[in-house]
Amino acid sequence: MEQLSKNYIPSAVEERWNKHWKEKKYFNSVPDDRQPYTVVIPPPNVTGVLHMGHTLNETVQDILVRRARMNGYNACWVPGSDHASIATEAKVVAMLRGRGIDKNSLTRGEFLEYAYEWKEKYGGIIYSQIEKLGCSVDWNRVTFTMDTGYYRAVMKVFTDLYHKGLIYRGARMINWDPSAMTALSDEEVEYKDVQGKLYYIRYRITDASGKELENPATGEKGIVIATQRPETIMGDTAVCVNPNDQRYVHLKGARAVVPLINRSIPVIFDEYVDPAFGTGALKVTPAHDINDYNLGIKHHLEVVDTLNQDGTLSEAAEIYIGEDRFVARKKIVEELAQKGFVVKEEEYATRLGYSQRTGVVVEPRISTQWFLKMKELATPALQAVLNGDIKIHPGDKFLATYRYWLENVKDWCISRQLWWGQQIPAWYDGKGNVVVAENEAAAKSLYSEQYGVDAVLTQDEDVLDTWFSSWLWPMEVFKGISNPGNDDIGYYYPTSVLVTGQDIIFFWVARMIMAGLEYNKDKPVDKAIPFKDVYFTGMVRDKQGRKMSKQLGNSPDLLQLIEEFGADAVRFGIMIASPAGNDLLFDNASLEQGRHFNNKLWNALKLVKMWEARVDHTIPAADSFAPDWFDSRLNEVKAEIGKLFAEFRLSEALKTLYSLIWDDFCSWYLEWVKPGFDQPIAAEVYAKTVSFFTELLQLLHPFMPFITEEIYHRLDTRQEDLCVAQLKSPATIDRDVLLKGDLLKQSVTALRDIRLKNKLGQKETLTLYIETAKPEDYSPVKDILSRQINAAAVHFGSGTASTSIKLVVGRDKFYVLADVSIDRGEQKEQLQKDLAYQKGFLSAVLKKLGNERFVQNAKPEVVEMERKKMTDAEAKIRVIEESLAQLEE
RNA sequence: GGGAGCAUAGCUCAGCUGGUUCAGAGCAUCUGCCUUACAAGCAGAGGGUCCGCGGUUCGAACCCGUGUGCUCCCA
Repeated sequence: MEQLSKNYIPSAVEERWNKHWKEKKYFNSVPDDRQPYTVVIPPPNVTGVLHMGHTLNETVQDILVRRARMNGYNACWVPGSDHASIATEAKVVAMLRGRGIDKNSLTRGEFLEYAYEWKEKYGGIIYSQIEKLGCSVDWNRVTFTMDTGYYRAVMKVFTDLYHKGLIYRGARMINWDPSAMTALSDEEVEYKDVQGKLYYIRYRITDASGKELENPATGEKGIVIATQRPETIMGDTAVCVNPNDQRYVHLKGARAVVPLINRSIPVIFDEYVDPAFGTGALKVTPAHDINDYNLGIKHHLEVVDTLNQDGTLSEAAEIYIGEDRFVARKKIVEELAQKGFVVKEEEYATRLGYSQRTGVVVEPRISTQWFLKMKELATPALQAVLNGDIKIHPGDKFLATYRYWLENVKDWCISRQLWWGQQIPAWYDGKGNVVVAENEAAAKSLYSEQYGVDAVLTQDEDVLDTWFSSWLWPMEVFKGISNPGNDDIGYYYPTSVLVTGQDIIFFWVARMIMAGLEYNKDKPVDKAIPFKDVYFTGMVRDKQGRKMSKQLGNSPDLLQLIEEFGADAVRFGIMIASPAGNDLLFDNASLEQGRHFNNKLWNALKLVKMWEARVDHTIPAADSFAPDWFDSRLNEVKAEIGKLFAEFRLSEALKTLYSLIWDDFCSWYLEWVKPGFDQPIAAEVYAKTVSFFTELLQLLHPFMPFITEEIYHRLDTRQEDLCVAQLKSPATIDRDVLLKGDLLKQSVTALRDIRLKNKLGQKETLTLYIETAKPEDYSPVKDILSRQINAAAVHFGSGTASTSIKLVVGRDKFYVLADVSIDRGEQKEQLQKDLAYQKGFLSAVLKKLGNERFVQNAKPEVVEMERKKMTDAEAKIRVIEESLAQLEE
């Protein structure tokens, strides 16, 4: 027999099984007559490596997929990655800068070559991490959101939505990222509280002819406005006050003069202005503030855009041209102060929008962009969730959030001023005409059809928002858009469950539902939705509850963890600490727990293998109690786990299984069937033990695939591999055997306690007398009990000798005879403690039963239960009191 | 400013329909063991104002109200 190593060594095992599973093509799925179980991976960005959040997500998915595969489903898990246009382009630009290459010196094509080089490298890293973690994905189906076919699908959808009138192009106030120099969607802006400054600046006031005006009531000259952004004053095109504000009634028809550049602008009146805020006078800068923009439209104001794309001041600003917006702010404040325009400055708590991708302060900017109308798509997407066609887990915690967003959704800005992404399929003729078609040829023919002439057409320079491709993910990984009606999409769609982070509920989840419903309109809702269940995992934080981030350096490296602990331990550690839907505090301690669990399993294998040589077919399995008990216990837990899986309570399922294996199987069952030193083991008992162990490995496999597969093969000769072995459904449970097992455990524990407290060593034997009304509860376990407590003999009846140690187990009295001087004081104390507890308990029960209203109102079974509690407690008290009395003798 | 969630042992969390599977688990702590699978282990034990206050109820960790403290989302 091969010598088994002292401890389990994961590295030796994991690579071997990954290779074997791949060769056997277990995880490659093709449609057949089984029920499908489909999962599409939330495609990680090709910007870097997997972090702990991905690890949790991927582990959850693999657990669901592996279990489905073992439950008779045709499981298909599609891997892939996302091109992440802004994030990746930023990284590629930085990489090029590092090599001394300026993006602007490259053609679009040259740049894309570099970008694809990047994608190959980091996509490869991500895929190898997914594999190392043991994810049972179908590598034949790996998909990238910029694959040729996928690209075509995006073109098709854009064109379709355009012709349906859902996509339009127009100048709007959008969120501008001056670092990436692109538009962003509302969702890509993160707001943060910051301490800003409010500057009070006096503008001169004149009448229409240019003559300086003063306030007839106070004699005050000019008007003071409050602003957080003095660098935008050059873009001011009006000053606005509330028409009801008595301080400013004299300003009808007046004009204000913008300091430093001396531009004359009108004073306008609008109730939008809050007289209580600042000075009640507002500078209106339509190009740089969304509210001012709306005000500008209402009052037909000129728009002066004083900023360039990169956040520097433009020529329209007239001064400080080319200076960065924040540098310009400082200089302008200085100049204003110097020239006496600044009345005062005050600290001001405000909120600023930051780009989620580059971290810079977002600039509201008017810009011509492409938008997708959302209202029409949002309504059915909301209904699908409200009607329960799609269930959000856990427990609808995010339903309110989902609902609020969809009910208040704004049009989606889908164009980005980047190169990395799907280029917008719109072509222009130079005269302002535009045609939208899936490709250039189609555009040309559409143009000539529409305008009756040919023209030189140039394609829109911009690309689409990444989410405009990933919202098609559950369909297009099966070519459902580019080749609708194909066998795969018909079989695998809708997918079974989506596992993702709650942070992308709007970006991705809601939009996938919209796309699914829009492109499966011919089907009933339950076939049109992209998934039936959505399972949101929490965020992975560090031990102290902080978000994992690169700056803090508190995000561990996945490959390093796998190397140190093994993939199974990493999976175990992250799952055991992962309450459904809540954030989890990641700590290496739980990985250590996983590693210990590995060793426990490994050592159980060693023990059972030691017995293999001692199997004896001639001896009968005299005692079937232990196997009977474990059989029932196993089936009890199997049913429990099934229930937990149905509720997506995976962490609890793992805990339950962990305790079944460690406590019930290793600590109790194996000890109960363990043969004596050099003794044989009955063939039947051995066979059952191997079969139990096998089932345990099977149940655990989805959580810890490598070690379970390894032990499965070492335990016995196998025809098949564990990862495809089918789970047996729970069998019937013998409640009586389970109760007897509990009593046995309780008895053993009580006697171990007695040994410890009386300083009675393990090797010294004792004699036990059990005084019970129901000896039949003990007779089947008498031998096991005797062995576990190292008894010379176990008798029924009383052993009232004064030297006996008295204890109470359940409703029975135990007497222990042993060669030690007993500590009566300690015994008495323990018994009295028990007595006090039981008496307190009884009095609570009696109080209830004595309450007429309780007996009348409570359900009969509840009252019955209380009566049983009463008799139980009374019996226990009697036994304890007797024992105490005997101690006094 | 609007909304959602959370508060239970030293720590992380279970606790479903209100009632002995109601005060639990794991980790940590303490005590005793190198017992021939496992010291990365075995055996045993201690540990709680279920955030405060009020209410509903025969009965509240659980339901309602309120206060406090945290977290997240949205504007």
